Amino acid sequence: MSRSTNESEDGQISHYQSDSSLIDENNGGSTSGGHVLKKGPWTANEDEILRTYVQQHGEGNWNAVQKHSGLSRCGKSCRLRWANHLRPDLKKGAFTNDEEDLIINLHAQIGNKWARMAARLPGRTDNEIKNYWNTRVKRRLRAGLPLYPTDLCLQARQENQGQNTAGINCGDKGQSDHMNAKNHIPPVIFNGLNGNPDGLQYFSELPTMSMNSMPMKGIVHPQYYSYMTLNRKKRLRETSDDFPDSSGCVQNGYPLFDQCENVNPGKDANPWPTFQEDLDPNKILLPYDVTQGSHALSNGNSSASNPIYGNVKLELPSLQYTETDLGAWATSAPPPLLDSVDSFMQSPPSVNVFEPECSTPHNSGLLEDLLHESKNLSSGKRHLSEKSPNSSSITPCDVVDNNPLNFCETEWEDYRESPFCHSATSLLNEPITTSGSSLDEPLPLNSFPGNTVKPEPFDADSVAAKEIEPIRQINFNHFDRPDSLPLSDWFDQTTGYVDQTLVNNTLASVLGGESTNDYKYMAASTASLSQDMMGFGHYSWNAMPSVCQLSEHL
DNA sequence: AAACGCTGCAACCGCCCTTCG
DNA sequence: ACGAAGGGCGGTTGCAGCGTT
Repeated sequence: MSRSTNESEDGQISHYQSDSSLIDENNGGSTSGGHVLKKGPWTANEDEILRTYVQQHGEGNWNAVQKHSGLSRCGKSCRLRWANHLRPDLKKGAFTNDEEDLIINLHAQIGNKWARMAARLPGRTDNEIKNYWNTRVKRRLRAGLPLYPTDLCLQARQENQGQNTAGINCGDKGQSDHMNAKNHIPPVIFNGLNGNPDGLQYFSELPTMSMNSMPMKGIVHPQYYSYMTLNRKKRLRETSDDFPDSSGCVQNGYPLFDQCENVNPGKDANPWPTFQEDLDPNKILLPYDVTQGSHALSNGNSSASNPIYGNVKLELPSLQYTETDLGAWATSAPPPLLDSVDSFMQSPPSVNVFEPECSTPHNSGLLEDLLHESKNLSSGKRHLSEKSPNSSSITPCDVVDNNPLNFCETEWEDYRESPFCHSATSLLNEPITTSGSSLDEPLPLNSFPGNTVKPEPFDADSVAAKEIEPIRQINFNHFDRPDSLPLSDWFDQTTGYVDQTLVNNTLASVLGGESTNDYKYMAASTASLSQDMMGFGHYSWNAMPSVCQLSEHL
């Protein structure tokens, strides 16, 4: 960043600085004991006063600064100024690759604990890290890339297996010296919220409209948590523990890697909390404010007909909306909600989280990996395109069978080296067709809002260990079915949930009459279904095909 | 070349929580 | 128990740089 700052190391010349007065009437300010406390940018003079004061009196007792130094700033402002700008040990400049990696790792471990991250990054402030992360989130969401490198996911998994915990500890054990046994990343999964009200934190982060009109069950991937938290009068606070307890529920919005595991079936007859009964009024969010957002993120790429809601300043990725619009939904009477939610969540987390990028030589977190991953994605699309030049007419059954155009199987072969990393989710990143616009294509089943699909227990660990070899992958394309139902019919009008029977029947249909009981379909697939049924995953973000990977039922 | 819009970033603000006296 | 101070974090704002028109 070449932008000049008002704490430029030597000159202390602020581009905000307008004069030497300590009180800028234009900046407004509060009063303290009849004293007008200045707000706004700090001037070089103020910095110098504060610096001198700290040198003489040390840090702390910030409210005394005003008394002793005449600085017309509140104590907190002084503290922040010192901590974020004036501290002599602050490191300036861009984050190094190591720092970026560390941030990613740390965020994977502890979520939005900026201060704790800063403690691990000497010379860096929490605010700096937060800004970096938010920028990263913004970039990667825009690019349709996962926030976390898949290698991190795999690493976490490996370590996780060794620890016999459901949580995740994404490498860098040395970083975890402060983390005791409870400090494991929650094994969050879509139904990992089983019966634990804490899990509802995520739900509570969701827009009111969504909660009111749509069943949302373990959908919001904490990967996006920091970015999709909503404006609210009363921010939810974390529970006392930094990490969830062994119940495996989400707390604190920690990132989830193990979406495919810890399905944790049977823990509760109905582990999927219902919003109707679980909503905490205190947690209900204000409806999104369309006008919010400081930056004009709703640029031309955004669907003008789909306002940006709330603070979720997501941009539609270039690979979306460029060729089609949400009119695709018109073919199936989309729930009105979706129009509102699509801006909320553009990318199906489960997809992204497992997006293959293991080959990324180095994930710097930003531009380089964006380029790299975009390249991978595009190459993957080309790969697919070459294989199925006319796949738009392929029916699900076509795909199921040993059709040469069955990209699923082919892709599976390609990624066989890492079944977990490249299982359903990797495929989900590949377009099901080659039209170049997923939204041109019939919407996949797993793009529908709602979620009651409760997959069979899926042992992702086993799959990861190749104990289960997925034997089938099917496209699960609702619209290709002659008896396709209106979108609304996928929902049980009573419960508002997706009709599990329909899902299974469709699956069975695709399987040609085979019993779905013969298979486990991967949780990831269902997870995607879940997410998209929430409306957050967006319909075809990332040109996501509907793929169910089937493995032999154990 | 100028205008415009978008993006990234730095920095501040406000709310809330925790700690401490 | 209460209030003040400190601290954490999400949200917001404003500017510079850059690309596009």
